[in-house]
Amino acid sequence: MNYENFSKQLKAISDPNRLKIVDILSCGTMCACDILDHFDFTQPTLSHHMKILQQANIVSAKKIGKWQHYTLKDSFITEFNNNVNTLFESGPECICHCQNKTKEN
Amino acid sequence: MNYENFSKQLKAISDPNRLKIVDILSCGTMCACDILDHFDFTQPTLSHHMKILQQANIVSAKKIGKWQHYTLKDSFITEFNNNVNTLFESGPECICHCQNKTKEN
DNA sequence: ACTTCATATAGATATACGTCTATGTTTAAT
DNA sequence: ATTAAACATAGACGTATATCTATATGAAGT
Repeated sequence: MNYENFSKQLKAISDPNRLKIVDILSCGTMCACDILDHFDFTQPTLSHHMKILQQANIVSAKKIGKWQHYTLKDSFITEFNNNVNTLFESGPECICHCQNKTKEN
Repeated sequence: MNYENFSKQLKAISDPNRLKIVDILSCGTMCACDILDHFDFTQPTLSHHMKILQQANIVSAKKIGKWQHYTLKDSFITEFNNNVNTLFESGPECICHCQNKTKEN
């Protein structure tokens, strides 16, 4: 597994506010001003967070008139779930080759 | 869902090196010196990373003789998977109440 | 054309983070 | 007792991050 890639996804959603944004967008597309209603920080701060989520390929944006519509990408959900599964399972491709070695013996 | 709690788990594993440590420990218990073999950084740096993983309730430690044995906690895996599922599903308890509202209409 | 609304960008600032060297602590072996 | 091995702690340093204020951009309405 690619630690750098997965790390970037994790870093992007590890901020509590961006985590909340992802949770909000999991219900469907929403524009910036509606997302902002759920927070206390300023509009430039939201803009900054949305840019990070886009750069991490977590969210896509589509401008309609004055509004930016943000959508949680299905490809991200799929890829993220795959990464989580790979991380926790000790398959044959695992980094430690499942030797379960310790220094007890 | 508790964003602060989930955020702390995510932050703890969002560093690529700690992500690799979790991957290594997903195969079973291992002592610090064996984990260190997989990395280029120094022993104090590993000690620092292990402390963060313990404080986030991701890894448990048990000292046997001179060796610290680290184990990936089952409770973490369970809780983490639950958080991921809750995050991506748009259930009735969702923050946006699934109104799927936009300003298009 | 002018104004207003929605959003983005620039720059500043304070805090958090990852890593290092140096040193301390604890256990085991000689 | 002394030494060595495994690990932890302290402090320093550079970089990244989250937030703010001020300002720019771009689209829509009057």
